[in-house]
Amino acid sequence: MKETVSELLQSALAALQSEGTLPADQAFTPQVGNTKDKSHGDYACNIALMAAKAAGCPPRKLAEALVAALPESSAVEKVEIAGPGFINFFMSTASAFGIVNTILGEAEQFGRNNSGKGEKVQVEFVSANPTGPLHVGHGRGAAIGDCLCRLLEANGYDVTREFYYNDAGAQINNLALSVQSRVKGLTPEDESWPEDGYRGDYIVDVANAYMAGETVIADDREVTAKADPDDQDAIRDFAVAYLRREQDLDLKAFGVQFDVYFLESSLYEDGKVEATVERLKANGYTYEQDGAMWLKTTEFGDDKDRVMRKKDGGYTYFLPDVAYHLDKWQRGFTTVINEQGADHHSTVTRVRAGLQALKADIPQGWPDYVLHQMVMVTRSGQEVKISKRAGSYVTVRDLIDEVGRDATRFFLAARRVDSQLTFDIDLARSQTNENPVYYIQYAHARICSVLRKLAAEGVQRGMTECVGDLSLLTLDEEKELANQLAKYPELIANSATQREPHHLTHYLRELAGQFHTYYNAHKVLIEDTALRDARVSLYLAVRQVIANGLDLLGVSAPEEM
RNA sequence: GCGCCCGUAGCUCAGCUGGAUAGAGCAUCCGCCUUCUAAGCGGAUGGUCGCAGGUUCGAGUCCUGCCGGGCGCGCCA
Repeated sequence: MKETVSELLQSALAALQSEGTLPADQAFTPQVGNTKDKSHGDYACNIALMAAKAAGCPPRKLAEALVAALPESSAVEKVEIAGPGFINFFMSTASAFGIVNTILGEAEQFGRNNSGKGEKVQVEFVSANPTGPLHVGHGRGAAIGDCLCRLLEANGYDVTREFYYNDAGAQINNLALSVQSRVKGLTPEDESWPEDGYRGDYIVDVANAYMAGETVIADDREVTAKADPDDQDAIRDFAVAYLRREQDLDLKAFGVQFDVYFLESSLYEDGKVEATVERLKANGYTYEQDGAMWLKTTEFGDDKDRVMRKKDGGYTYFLPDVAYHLDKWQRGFTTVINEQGADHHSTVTRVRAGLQALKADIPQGWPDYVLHQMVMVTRSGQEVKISKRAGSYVTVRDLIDEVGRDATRFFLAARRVDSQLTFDIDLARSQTNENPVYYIQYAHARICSVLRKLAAEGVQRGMTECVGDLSLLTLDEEKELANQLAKYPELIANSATQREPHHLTHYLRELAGQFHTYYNAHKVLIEDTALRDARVSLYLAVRQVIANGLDLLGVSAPEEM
């Protein structure tokens, strides 16, 4: 519909160019926008304002010329010029409802497109080290990352969900030590408790399971405990598997499934870290100073050079990170999106700089990053600090158990990634009746209920069956609903392109609101069966779009509530 | 001190890439179930878009400088 208007305008612009009103050597692309006020019609275009200068005449005058040059179209009822020179398009009622037929015809495919053409895209998200249960920040990352994946898939991309973690190194040694201390009966209050040891109770669970000789199976590993209190390697292997499994279970409960688990340690084993070092050296971007090896990241926009090999011979985290991203590139992912907490934002410049120093023909801005701001958790009006190291933090599991998966996912994906999120546990817990997700789900359930009612009256309607004469739909509410439905495909495209899943939640809230208004104002199961059938078709189209949208959010669409 | 992000109704947040009179939800107040789900609907109240300049036909949106908040500035990851 919007495309129709855009095409009409383009031909009008071309006409004005050929007759000399507009310079022929400039390109004019009309931006067709949705209107906020229906007195402004269905679509509006500001091209006359934009091009007035080039035309050398007042915007309104240019608008008049454009309108005069518009080709005839049955879809357009009337065109008005308003304000400083906006061109407002009022679409014919009949054309507005074509979308209902389209939606029911395409069903769960409606809104999807193939603009990605099967291009491989990798989204890396969550990427938590197995040192404890997932916290709320990981939850936000999981909700945003997975929704982004679903959006990209809806746009025809071939998406790989990847989880990167480390099963070696300082954090993991600390984990092993902590578990071992618990095995030996120590508590964090004891003097011999390891400095910076993990104090959380989950360490006790790991210790008990280890001593009980349990076998744990995670998505990417399986370990049977040796139950030997002195075998630190065995404790480490077991603890990693145990916590990985716990994270897997949490993610599964959250509705997130990864395709690839990538181990930082594998980069060492496969020689990829060493190869990266050699390549950086060969390219002349390294130097020795103070017993360490540095990388000249300042040559690629960083504000200071970074140590890549420490005095003790070990590498800093960022070197395997560069090796890891080279590996991603070599796996053929021309688009990679890293979804991370904004507390890691300093790595962005660094990793990109490292990749440029490799001279591997990797584009400068590669990879993409989506950084979500911090999640602040409050309980009883007090801030609960999110920190693994503190040993006390709110987990994803807590939220799922307390407010449910649907509400948690919706809530964590509903805000712009740039803005901080206050997750009030008390509010969230008491939110079961006022959470926006229920409002949307309720609209879906209501439509299903109407269908059941209809079936009880002996009228069977398929969920995607377009029956009835849509031209009988003449109410303002009906036309507005149809217009809202028609915006859905564009929303799916834009949300993916801009990597902004939160638009989806707002769209669905709006659609559900319009539906509830319509539902309350006008009965659908009426004696006039022709009108009834047409209205049910509109209902079904609304249901379909809500179902499709909720699916992209990873939220269920219940048939009754 | 430097870098990134944020500042919009009492609270939580949108604002479609610069458009028309700045919008929702919660909260508060007033109404609506003789039957399709009241987890709903209608109405009212509520604004110096942090402040000050600038850019232009037009700024919540872009630029500069302040103020306030968060995060990061490690040979930790």
